[in-house]
Amino acid sequence: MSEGTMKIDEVSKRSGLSKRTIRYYEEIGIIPETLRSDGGFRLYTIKHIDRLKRITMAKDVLGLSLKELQEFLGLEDELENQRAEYRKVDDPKKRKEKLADILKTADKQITIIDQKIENIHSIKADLLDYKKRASKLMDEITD
Amino acid sequence: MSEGTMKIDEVSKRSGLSKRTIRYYEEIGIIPETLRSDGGFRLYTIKHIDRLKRITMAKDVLGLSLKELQEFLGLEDELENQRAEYRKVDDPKKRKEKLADILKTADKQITIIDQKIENIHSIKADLLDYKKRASKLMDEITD
DNA sequence: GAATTAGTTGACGTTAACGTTAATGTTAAT
DNA sequence: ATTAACATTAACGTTAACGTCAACTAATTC
Repeated sequence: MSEGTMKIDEVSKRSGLSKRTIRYYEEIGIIPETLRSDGGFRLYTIKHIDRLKRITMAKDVLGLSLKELQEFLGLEDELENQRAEYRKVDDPKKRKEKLADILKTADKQITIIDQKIENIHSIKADLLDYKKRASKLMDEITD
Repeated sequence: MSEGTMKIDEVSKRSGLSKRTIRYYEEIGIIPETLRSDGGFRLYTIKHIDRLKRITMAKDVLGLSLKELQEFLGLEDELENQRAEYRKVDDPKKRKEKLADILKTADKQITIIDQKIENIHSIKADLLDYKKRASKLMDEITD
């Protein structure tokens, strides 16, 4: 077994996702295909776990479908693609366009997130109000 | 038609939910059964629209299933139950218990929400980081 | 009062996001 | 070299949250 790699069972335990879910995410392209052992076992690194955790968090917090998550996660991948080796290959114009695109997408996402933050605070305000009202009602009892 | 009431089509338009969805929410108890016209048409008030909008927001922002939403919405209902007429009916001890329960539930929800707020900010931070990196890459091009 | 238009229930259809099982192959440990 | 423990694909099952008819009734408009 190569150094620093693990099989799906450990990834499952460490990420909190079921093995089925991990394979499913690969199947629909949310995580890239991994390396395989000679026998065909999927081999993962710590980076995979990291990604899975972030996926779970984003899904949970943003309430996104996996399809919507793709776009979100795509940003990360695109940025990765713009590194090192790629820098010299592509022509500057195309690269600039792509980066502008990344910026635009990021801005779009940030706008959506800001909206959600606003909404979530309004929901919290409601809860705090409930508490206040409940407290007041309690006080009235001991009259 | 009674004053200030509307039929499902208008509610659908004003809430942004489909008629099917509105009936479905009633079916599974997310909204209470409404008054009916003599012929059996559902009659809604502005309060229903308000509730539906808040349901949509909470669902959207918190990423809750409808079942999970029930508990959340239950708070509102319980509090409503603790008003006016009910105050004299129930005995103080029971009422106090119930109110304490409401407070406890509210606190629980607030904790969850705070956690989500934290996570969502961390996601936003990631996005801002992507932007920074993309900007930097762009600057490097015009060298 | 006839024809639209909008509402009702009932039931079956759909999609996403996995769970579960079966048949089969791989690794690790004895 | 066997076994036990874990992996793979394939395929069918499940659940939530609706969409979409169909058959029928009520309300509105001309």
